[in-house]
Amino acid sequence: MSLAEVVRASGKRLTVQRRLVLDAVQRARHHVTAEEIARRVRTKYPQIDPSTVYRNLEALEELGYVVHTHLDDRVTRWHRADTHPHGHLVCRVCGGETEVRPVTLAVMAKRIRAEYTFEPDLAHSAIVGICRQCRVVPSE
Amino acid sequence: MSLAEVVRASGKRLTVQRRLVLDAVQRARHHVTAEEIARRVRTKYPQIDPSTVYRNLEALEELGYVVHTHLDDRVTRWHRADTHPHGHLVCRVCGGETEVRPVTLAVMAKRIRAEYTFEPDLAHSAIVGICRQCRVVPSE
DNA sequence: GAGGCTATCGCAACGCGTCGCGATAGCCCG
DNA sequence: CGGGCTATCGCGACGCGTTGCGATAGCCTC
Repeated sequence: MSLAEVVRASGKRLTVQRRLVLDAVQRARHHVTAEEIARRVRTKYPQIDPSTVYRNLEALEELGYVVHTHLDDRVTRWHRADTHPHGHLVCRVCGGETEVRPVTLAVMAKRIRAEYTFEPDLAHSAIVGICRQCRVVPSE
Repeated sequence: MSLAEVVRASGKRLTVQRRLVLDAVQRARHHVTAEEIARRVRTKYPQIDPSTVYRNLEALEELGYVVHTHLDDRVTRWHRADTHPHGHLVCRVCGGETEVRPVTLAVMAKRIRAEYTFEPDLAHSAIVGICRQCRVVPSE
């Protein structure tokens, strides 16, 4: 099904703004913030309102085109849904980010599924903690 | 060391507001929001400002007295640091919460440690996903 | 107990994100 | 193609949380 068909089949509408928001997410290299998306869209459609961006991201997520994740405690980040799934380790000291291979997530997910009959989305939120470099406290 | 000693040893000060914020978190049954803490404090100290509550929660977390976690995507929740550590499963459909036993977290943490030399805090953010009840889509 | 240093306070403003509202514009049907 | 239904839009207001600033008050020293 084409984008137009998927959108209409869900009872939603394919507006100019919606098309531009999706386009901005798909063109982005990695996880982008809503503000970055808004800036991109504004180059072609200057009058777009931030709330419109948020509402469209939400709608596009419902339709399965985009996904949001939480890396640090602050800003929400968005990316296209058709990339390979992976998790994130974020160091609470230095802020460094490391990708977690899908295999690792799969093993962890299996355990949660077996023990709690719960299907986890381990890529949704980053796992915070302390990285190798920050682990040993340097003596002053 | 007493609270007063710990606070002063860190170069911080033990203000009335700080004492009341800590007291509110310690008296709370479970995970409470900053707003709930503010309301509690206000019964004894009506003029306290929300920003003072946030800054004190941050200071008390640095000192190891309180901890914050993220259950849903929205509000931050706080609890005393000396409770038994556990994780949370949150269903993205019904919002239901389930506790994750420390053993499960420990096994998952061990894997992350071994593979990435990263010390994860798996209790910091809830694991979102889909619970048993919401898993099967009812045929309409 | 008084004086001085400065952490902390209350306040105001801001940032990210959500929500309610009247106006606009997709989409469907004849 | 024109008319009607209503999803979506832009706008303004709000909520949670952070930040900068001048005033206040812990804490230390004498």
